[in-house]
Amino acid sequence: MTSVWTRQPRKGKEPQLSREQIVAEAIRLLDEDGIDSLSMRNLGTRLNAAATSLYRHVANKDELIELVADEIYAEIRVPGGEWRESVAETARSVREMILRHPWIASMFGQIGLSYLGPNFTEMTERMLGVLEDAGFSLTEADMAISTVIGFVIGIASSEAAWNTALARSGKTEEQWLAELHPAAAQAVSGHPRLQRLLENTEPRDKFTYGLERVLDGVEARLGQP
Amino acid sequence: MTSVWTRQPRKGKEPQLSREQIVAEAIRLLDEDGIDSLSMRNLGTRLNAAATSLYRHVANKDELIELVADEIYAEIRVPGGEWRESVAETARSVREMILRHPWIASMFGQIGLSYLGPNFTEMTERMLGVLEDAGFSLTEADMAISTVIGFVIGIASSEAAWNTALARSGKTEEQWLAELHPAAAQAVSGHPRLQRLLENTEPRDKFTYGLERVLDGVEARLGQP
DNA sequence: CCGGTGATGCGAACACTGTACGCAGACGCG
DNA sequence: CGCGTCTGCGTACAGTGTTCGCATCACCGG
Repeated sequence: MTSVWTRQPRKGKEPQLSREQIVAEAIRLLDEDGIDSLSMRNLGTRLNAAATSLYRHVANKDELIELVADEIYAEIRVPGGEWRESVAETARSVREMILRHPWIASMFGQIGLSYLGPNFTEMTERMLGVLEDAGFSLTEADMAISTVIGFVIGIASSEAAWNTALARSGKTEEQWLAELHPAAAQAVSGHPRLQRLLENTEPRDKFTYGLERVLDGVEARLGQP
Repeated sequence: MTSVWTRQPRKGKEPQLSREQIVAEAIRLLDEDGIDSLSMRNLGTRLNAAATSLYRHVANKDELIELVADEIYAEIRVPGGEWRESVAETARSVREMILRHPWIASMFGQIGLSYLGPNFTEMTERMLGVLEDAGFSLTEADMAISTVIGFVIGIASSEAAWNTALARSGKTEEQWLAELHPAAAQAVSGHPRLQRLLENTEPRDKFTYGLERVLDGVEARLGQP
């Protein structure tokens, strides 16, 4: 089959294939080319391998996605110290992670939060510690974390989706907004408040505003049973 | 080509094809068989049509998805009246919508909130009204809505993802949990707080807990500028 | 009534996708 | 040396979104 000439040039050449390497390259591919470009053949090519070779290290594409997700969860930092600042910093960190890897937004609906991955469990454990030290019961700490993280995921996914659409369009944000303006204007016609909102161009940082509200709400529970 | 016999049996037969009909059938297909089963050929079959016929009424699959999303946004109810109860009811309504159509969770990352669809704009306009009447400025009302809706989307997507995985497994929840238990136990080993949490089986309603916290945080802003 | 026009459905085709299978070569151990 | 296990890969299959050109229809002006 394969000619004798093209035989075994790949001896110690490169690191061959390993699960870690595959996951790392998948993340690079996702960051550079977006989620639609993640195919086994594509990924294989970048690793100088055939698509089917990947299956020796990864059960299937879904498993690869779970691995990829947990891998980027490692970027989340949970500082210690005073609880409110610690949780706020974690929240910012999660948001930044999502904006750095916007394709993760498309995966939340499939994998939820991939509760069993080591990096995610590690993060949760640390946050639980911070809140318990602050005086929350364990179950309340758990619910508080879900509240904050739920908020962050919801908001940041929205931002990420916008960024992805923008990037795919290939235009600058101003250009893109300008082109969308007629459609937007027509969409809000008959909705006076949305109309006012569309015209009002003062910057609004929904994330930090919302985060403060959520933390206020959680903080109010501190005295209670 | 086509034999003379199979000619024109489709005169007044059925409503032919229309955009509304396609969208409605797509939702039915998604609810019954899940997001992986949504293919143009599949959808066409259910409408007694060929896959390619759908393209006369819908530009492409992405557009179909946007239409489908906005269509189910119509299920969200925004009651009037006292602001806090109104917003809470809207939040519950959004959550129920997501749990009724769990596949929508997989779409948020792609389409964001599909800001331009008529049903979504309608819902936003009404919520803005409720909050403005309560004394919030327009821009603050906007940010408050994003906070609440962001939270709901984040939490409910997580729930939806779990439900989808459960449904796909075809087992009962107890059975599924039992099978997962070894893996879960191993995942939390070395994490004492998660371990305690895993053993503690008292029911926790993260959604209503979190919703109250978020609303508390928003409410605290009412006196301020 | 006739001819033309625009809308609609569809079969075939193309470039891709995830993945099952079986073979070929490399490596470690007796 | 021989053997078994591991790893990469070529092939193949069923399925995907979408384009294109053709056939058919409803309608409308002359």
